[in-house]
Amino acid sequence: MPEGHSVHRITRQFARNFVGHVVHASSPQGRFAEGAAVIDGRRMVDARAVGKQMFLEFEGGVWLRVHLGMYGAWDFAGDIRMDATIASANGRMGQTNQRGTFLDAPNPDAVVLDAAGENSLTSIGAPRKARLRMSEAEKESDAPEEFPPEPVGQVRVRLLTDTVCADLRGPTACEVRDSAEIEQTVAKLGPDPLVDDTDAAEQRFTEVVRRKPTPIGLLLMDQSVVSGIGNVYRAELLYRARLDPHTPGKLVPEETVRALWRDWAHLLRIGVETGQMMTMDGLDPDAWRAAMADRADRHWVYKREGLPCRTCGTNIVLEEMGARKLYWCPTCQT
DNA sequence: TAATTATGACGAC
DNA sequence: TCGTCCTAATTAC
Repeated sequence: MPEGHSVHRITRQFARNFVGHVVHASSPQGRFAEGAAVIDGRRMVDARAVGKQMFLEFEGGVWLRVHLGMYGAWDFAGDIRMDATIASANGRMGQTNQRGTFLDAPNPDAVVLDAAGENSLTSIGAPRKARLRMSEAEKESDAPEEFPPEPVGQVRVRLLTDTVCADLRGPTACEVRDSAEIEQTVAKLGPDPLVDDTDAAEQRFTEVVRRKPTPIGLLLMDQSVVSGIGNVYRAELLYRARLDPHTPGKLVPEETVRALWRDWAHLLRIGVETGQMMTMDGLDPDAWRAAMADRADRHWVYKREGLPCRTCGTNIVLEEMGARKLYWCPTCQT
């Protein structure tokens, strides 16, 4: 599923292609007919992401809250203004070969985010006729023949401008709310490093973690403690910190908690800028290229159960934590 | 054709 | 801790 980086990227896509435009909204599937009717005909005025939640604001104080859950996805079609990395990576990737994106993705060390973070509206060149699926990964394919395209599958919401179409399917949440309700939702969320890029946010995260007896492996997945981390980033962050996932939050040294926050901020920026969950930055270019070519070989521990730890050779362990699969190295992470 | 899987989250016990 | 909801792609048979 999409972790925080994907949601920020999707939000950027809306900022580039929808904000400022009058939107025609519908629910081809029918399950969001009422909500779509409220939005229909309004101009989108803002697109924001906090953690895994996305908020689209329309004129008149009408907001659409979307959470993609495990397998939600947005499909864009039409004349799409592309993100710089989509333009550089997918533009050459041909059809449905996901490996192409990996091979052409930019060097993470070269990534630069402007101060506005996700509000950077870097677009490369003119809009391009294409179809782009955005979920936990991104896949570009040829543009459909007609515009707007015939809805395929269970499309909960379709948002349409004169030139761009966005279809949402499989969300765990999709609802119309007013600004007060959106504020309440956001207030319940822990800090997101791209939204709250402050010492105060780091401090808040640190204090909350160091107050709780809960295992750090659960705290990192708790969206009220910190926003945007999912099962992949959890495993990788804990490994990068060489931290035992079972350690109670209150027993994790303060400096380690702060380092976790900063590392999350670091990985999230890379993820947003590249569209990849790159958790092994620091590799030399050849090694990185090789790792990106194989999905099962991209991470330190995630989905590597039974394989030797890249550092110490101990077999990576798989266990359940928080009803999710947790991968870790019992030797390195102590 | 069916079973399996997924990078979430919530509510009932 | 368990069941439930959301959907599509992949894998197994």
